[in-house]
Amino acid sequence: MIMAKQTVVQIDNQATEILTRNNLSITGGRKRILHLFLEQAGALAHGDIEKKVGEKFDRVTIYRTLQTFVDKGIIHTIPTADNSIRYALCKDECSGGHHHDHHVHFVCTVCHITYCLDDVVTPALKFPKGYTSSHVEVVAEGVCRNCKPQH
Amino acid sequence: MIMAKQTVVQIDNQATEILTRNNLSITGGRKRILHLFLEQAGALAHGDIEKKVGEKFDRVTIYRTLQTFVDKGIIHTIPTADNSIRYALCKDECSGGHHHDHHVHFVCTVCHITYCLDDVVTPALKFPKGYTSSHVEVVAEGVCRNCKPQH
DNA sequence: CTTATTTTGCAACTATGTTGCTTTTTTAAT
DNA sequence: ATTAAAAAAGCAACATAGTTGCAAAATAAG
Ligand SMILES: [Mn+2]
Ligand SMILES: [Mn+2]
Ligand SMILES: [Zn+2]
Ligand SMILES: [Zn+2]
Repeated sequence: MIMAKQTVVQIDNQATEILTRNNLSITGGRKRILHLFLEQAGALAHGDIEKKVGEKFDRVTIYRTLQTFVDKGIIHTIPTADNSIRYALCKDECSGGHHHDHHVHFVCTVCHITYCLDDVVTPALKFPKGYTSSHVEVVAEGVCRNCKPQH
Repeated sequence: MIMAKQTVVQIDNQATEILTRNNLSITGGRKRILHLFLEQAGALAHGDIEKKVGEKFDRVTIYRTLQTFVDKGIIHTIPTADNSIRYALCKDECSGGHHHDHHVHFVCTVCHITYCLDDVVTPALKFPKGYTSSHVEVVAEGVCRNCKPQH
């Protein structure tokens, strides 16, 4: 499925639509941060966002915006081995803090981009007697499609 | 397999033996921190260790000791959703920074203990074309054996 | 346009982690 | 046991990450 690159106006409309749908006030900061997620493929860390919009918006605003988006189910967090939380857009099915993110995440060791592998489903696991699991996170590390060495 | 609770002397000998085997100088701090891992089941965060031995040893020493242990393959790190690295003892097969920790980790949402489920093996995954994975981390969340509600 | 509500910025603070350098401890050789 | 070399620990200073309270500004609703 090849998707045409969206125009700036389309992305802006999409950002506004997401905010409206989630009953959030439409503000410059929220739209700007949503743009970042809509414009590119990988996940973003707080630091990435701060580097890009930090002069325009306060650190605290970025933290609060990300938390709001997580609460609303607009984005989800991805735990990584290097102990820095990444955030990525949720698919439409997510709602109100209750995410249905049963997909695997992939961190490229070359370009350091974190991908949502939406088609790789979190496998079912058999736990020892007495352990009841409510959620499983899978994070794979390796080399991504773009960084794969050419033969 | 029921294991008898070890005496303090036995734990101390074990700590010394681990340090010797890994060509590490035997120091009070390293033995003390190893004791903490040997004495109890779950994983430890830097903060946990600092609370227990922080008055006796400097924060920096704890950081450096943990890093040394990771480098030597004595302990391994466990990524968690709350963005705080936990450390747990490696099984004997691990060596020199090259861990063979293909087991699943379990974080209890009640007691917040992190367990190494040594018998639950990391499942094999089929990745999309172009992605090559070198390592997969699985962290499950739920209620542990001890916190399971009694019927 | 006006008012109530929400969001933002700012300051201050806590927590976490790192680095350079000096002193102390440990190890190994005499 | 002494001693010299090597390693570890402590200290200070710094960097990054994240939180909270409150006042000012922006947004939404009427
Ligand atoms: Mn994802
Ligand atoms: Mn483990
Ligand atoms: Zn890559
Ligand atoms: Zn528990």
